[in-house]
Amino acid sequence: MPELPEVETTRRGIAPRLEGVRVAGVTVRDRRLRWPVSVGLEERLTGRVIDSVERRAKYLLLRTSDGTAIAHLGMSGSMRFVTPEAQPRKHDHVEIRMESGDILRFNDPRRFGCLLWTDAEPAEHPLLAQLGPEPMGPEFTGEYLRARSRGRRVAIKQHIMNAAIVVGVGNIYANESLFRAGIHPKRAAGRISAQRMDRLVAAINAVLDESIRFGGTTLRDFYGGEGKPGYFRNELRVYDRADEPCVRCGGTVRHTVLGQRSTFYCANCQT
DNA sequence: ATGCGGACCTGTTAGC
DNA sequence: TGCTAACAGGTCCGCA
Repeated sequence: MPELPEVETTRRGIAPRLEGVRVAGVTVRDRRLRWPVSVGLEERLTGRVIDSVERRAKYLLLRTSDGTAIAHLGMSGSMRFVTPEAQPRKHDHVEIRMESGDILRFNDPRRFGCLLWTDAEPAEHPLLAQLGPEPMGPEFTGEYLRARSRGRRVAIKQHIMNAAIVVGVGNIYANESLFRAGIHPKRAAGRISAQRMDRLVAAINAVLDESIRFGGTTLRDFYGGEGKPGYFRNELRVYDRADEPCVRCGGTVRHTVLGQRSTFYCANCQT
């Protein structure tokens, strides 16, 4: 499910009911996520006020005065508020109960997500320490991307999906951004002009920004913290549109596989 | 240093 | 209708 817009949608959905509220209790029903849920996380979180709910890359950070819970939704994770009488559903691995009465459940069928505790500044956590800049932040410019691409023969699509280069660009939005920028997904990263890199950075920003405003992309099972699906799916121009006409030139959208990921593009518009 | 393939999981869908 | 295989929004790790 979640790429950056979906994680941001989740953050915005859950933050208002968590921030400034004390945790009444935490239940871990299944610790087996991508990494086991941190031992002692329940005790560390319980009784603490969640000062802020932040996002770094696709990680959600629940900050308290004594440490931070780091969550990742992986491929199929979601966080939703439930009513007290709602029985835990299949794959509801963790439940966080607030003193306000709100109950947040973390559900993740494929268990590629994680929920970890760190006493230190989360930016220093091994999972976050090596991450590149935020795609919608000031550091991510065409000039930056061009500098990081110099001499690289890797396909541009894989390059922008590399979290060491820039975070938060997943498969859907990599496809969409390259279409908007008119760049072929297989083009070598080091063989793209400065001008086109500017276009690409602008396209990534536009696509992510638009998707956040639409509440993310629901392909099948994404729902934000408020339980609503994302409507950006209707705005997708190439993703999952193999053999359909290109919205720009009327040609046929192609499908291929690149780095084991589904890739969609228009061979006429993208060079 | 870079680049590739495999690994971790379950659920849904396409195809026979 | 039922079984099986392929595929899915992420990303870490080990090896060449």
